[in-house]
Amino acid sequence: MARTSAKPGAKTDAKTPRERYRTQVRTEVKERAWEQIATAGASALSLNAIAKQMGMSGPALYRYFASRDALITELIRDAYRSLADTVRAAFTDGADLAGLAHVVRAWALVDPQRYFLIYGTPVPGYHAPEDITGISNEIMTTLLDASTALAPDSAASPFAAHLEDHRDWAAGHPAQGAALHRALSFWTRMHGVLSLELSGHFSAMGFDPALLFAAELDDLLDDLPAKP
Amino acid sequence: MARTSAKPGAKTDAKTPRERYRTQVRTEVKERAWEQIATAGASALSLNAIAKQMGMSGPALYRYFASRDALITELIRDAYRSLADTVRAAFTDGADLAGLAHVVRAWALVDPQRYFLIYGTPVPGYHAPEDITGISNEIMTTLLDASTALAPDSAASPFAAHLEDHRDWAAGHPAQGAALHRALSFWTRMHGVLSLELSGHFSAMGFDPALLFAAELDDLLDDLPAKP
DNA sequence: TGTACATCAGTGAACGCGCGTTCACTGATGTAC
DNA sequence: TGTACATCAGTGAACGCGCGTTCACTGATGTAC
Repeated sequence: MARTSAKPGAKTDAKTPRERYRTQVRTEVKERAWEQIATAGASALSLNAIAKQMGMSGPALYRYFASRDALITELIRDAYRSLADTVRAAFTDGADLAGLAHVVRAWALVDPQRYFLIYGTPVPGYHAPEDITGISNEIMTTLLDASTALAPDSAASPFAAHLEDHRDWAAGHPAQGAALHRALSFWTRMHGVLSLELSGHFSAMGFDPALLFAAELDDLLDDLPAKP
Repeated sequence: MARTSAKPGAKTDAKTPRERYRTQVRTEVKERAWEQIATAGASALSLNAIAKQMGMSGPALYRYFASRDALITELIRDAYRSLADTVRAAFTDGADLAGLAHVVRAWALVDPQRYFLIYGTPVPGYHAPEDITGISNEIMTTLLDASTALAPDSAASPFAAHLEDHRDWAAGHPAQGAALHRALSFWTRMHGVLSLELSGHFSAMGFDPALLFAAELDDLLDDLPAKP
């Protein structure tokens, strides 16, 4: 049972205790970071506060993250990754657009500030690294897959025609205009309800946000021909 | 042409030079604040920085605003006020729902961060003062007016029925279920598109956000019986 | 119109705070022979 | 198995910064008689 000694630079599945410890600390830092964000918002995130919470000194965290910005960027990436995996898994399990909608809503309700880290108020001047754009594309692809699976091209709207000519964002996906349109409507309608709900704008209004969410979705799907 | 000497506490339209100066400085502080918010986001707003920009010392601003939070709250109130006045004026001028939509979009595009100050990522724990809730109700009332003016009750959705029973937020407005539903859909759809557009999520996608906005609106209005 | 007083704008010094980040150093853990 | 060295985690002191806010004070502006 001798452990294979990992040469430096060699990629092995077997992790040394030190590597294990490293990822463990990094994970805990992120967990604390999410707690802070949930409590006081992303702009209040502080490395020193996290360190204190973990019982270590501030500079120690620089062994694990290059800077505060690097940590935040990684949190954003993780959030995207989690959402992309969630919708992809649901689609693979046979969910249709309506199924995806409820999966997304559940994902957002677990941690509203995580949702806002992706889709909330942008910080002027901040640009996400390219790999994050890639994950964002994965999400779009799943939406397009589900939109395409739902029904063949129906009466194309003028906007669908416009999308046929401006489909770079679809990253080579073969969806037709109507499906492109449907995916975008799906995205913006979900976001419209979810964002206002999570912001608390509905909380004093008395109606059930879940029903509004469902109604917006129904209206999107009702226009479609029935599934074969 | 003797100026009426204003007794302390008496409410007069004639403003003393000092009062004029006060409101002038307060206005300039707010303008600088908006510039800062547009440049670096609301969380970066700093009283000291504003003072420096105006060529005065930091503590001087405390003659005009009780605290940083007081200033921000006033900016939020002004933003709501401006939006409420804008939609109300448009409706009074004869705009229908579609007209309101374009007015709101134009208002948001002028200063995206102002829009986000109202509808963006909430700061956990912050609660707006009551008078702001009132202005928010004004906006909702105008939306309901426009929704009601559009058409009489059409085939009521299940959600419309739910709203008939949960209409406290309508603040006594006599709108029927279908109109209540329409107003909410209008709000959330507009917000869905606008919010993602202003966040820059569409900017690398290639299509025209204005067309998506219009398409979302059209789909909402197409289901309605034609105007008499 | 002139003088005495009250009001108010603005200053500069100061307090206390927490932040991100760097640096030289200690001590523990792992690696090579 | 034992020793010599390299790697790495974590510390404490320090730097420089900007923040919100308070306070005692000066000087200008307005008010009352």
